Amino acid sequence: MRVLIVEDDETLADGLSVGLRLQGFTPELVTCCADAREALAQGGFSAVVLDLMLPDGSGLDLLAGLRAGGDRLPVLLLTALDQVRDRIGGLDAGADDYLGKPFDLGEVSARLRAIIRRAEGRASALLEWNGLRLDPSRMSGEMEGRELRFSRREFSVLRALIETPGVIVEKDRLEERLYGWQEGVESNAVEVHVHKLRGKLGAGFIETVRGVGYRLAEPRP
Amino acid sequence: MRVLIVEDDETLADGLSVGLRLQGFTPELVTCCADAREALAQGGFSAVVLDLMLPDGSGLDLLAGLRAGGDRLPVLLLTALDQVRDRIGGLDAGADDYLGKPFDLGEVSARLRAIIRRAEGRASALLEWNGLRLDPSRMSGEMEGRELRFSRREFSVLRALIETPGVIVEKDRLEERLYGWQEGVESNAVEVHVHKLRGKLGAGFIETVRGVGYRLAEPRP
DNA sequence: GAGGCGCGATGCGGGTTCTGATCGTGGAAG
DNA sequence: CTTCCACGATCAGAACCCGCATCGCGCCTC
Repeated sequence: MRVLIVEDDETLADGLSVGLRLQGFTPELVTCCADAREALAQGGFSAVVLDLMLPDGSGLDLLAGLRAGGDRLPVLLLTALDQVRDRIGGLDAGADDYLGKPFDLGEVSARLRAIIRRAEGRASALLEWNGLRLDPSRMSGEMEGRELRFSRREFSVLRALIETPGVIVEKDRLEERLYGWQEGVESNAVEVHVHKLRGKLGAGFIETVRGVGYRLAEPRP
Repeated sequence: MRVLIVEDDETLADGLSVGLRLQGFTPELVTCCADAREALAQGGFSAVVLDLMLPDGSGLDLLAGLRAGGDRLPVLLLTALDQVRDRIGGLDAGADDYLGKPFDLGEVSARLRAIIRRAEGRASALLEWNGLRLDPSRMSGEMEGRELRFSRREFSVLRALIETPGVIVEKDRLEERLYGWQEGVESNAVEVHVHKLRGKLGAGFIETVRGVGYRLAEPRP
């Protein structure tokens, strides 16, 4: 997940960058509004971590410009200014969030995930592969005219697989998806869910790659 | 999009102003009816956010005057909680929607967008799904010819669901809707309201998605 | 003071998920 | 080709969590 970090304090920027990378994000770093605009214009980001105080202007202006242009990209604001936080506090937009310095890295990534998830719910893009269509906002799927229902865990696994169809997803990564990269399970829970999914999707839809993980099968020509 | 905010509480006005700017609006701020009339006379606004209690009169009078003059400008009414009941009749005086304090900024901008779209003729004023029609300005609904009345909380929940029919709304989200941005208290209030709603709408209208939230059921063919 | 509403608490019921055991299988080594 | 081992598949039960239906209390409105 690519995340744009807009932060001019070098120490902070480095910390954020390393921290977010450890959490599975792919951070990209810019240090001023101008560079940020340029990067955003290229697209491909899932979210922005934005400092308020920047050398060439306020992050608020950057954000306002973004919104005025109709861009709904999730934005996490970093602010050292308590009064600003107070002014805005509690009135923050549903899609965005604010964090006052100093902050803890765990919280940054947690909130990032939260706002990204929300934004995805808004977009409600259909995921599709090999005759299966998934609707994340409904946690349901459709295959050959039949509607498929999934439990939360089942859906998480399937979604992780269908986001990169055909690509192998390591079992560890799937576990992360389910349990949030903090505590793993000590059992074959993932396998169980895969098994249930196979029951619903038919054998052969999910392939096993021994010793590595799972992937969705390529369509039969 | 220029929006006129008529609000005398400074904290609130600031918050609104900053928040709406973040959402891509161009807010303008006045603190009393007189200034509001002056600003409106100049035109160029897409909507008005209007507080009821103002130093030099009620926002209702302002609104009435506006409508009497034939102005159809979309108006979003802000009301303190305890005023809702008293003043709700005034919504028939021409407000397009209302919002009780405390409110969440995301909701303010969402509703602003909605009433602006509506004014441009691109959306209907009524929320409708599967035989149920909701009238936000009356907090009432209609189903199979019967009129349904809802309490404020019930209506909030139902409205949140019907705004994205068929889509799962997380319970956290529903709680946010009920309590504003505050930390959700430990309670099953949402469940209770859903229960009451089911009593009025019939079982099966609202579906439970275990571990996630609720959604309105798809119409049965 | 009656009634409606909102909130919190409770116990029950049932789905979901985890766990551990066992069985099946692929693949490399011999 | 056979054997063996490690990993995955399958299964059933247990544990857990969640949601449901109530109830009572407090508050506000009538």
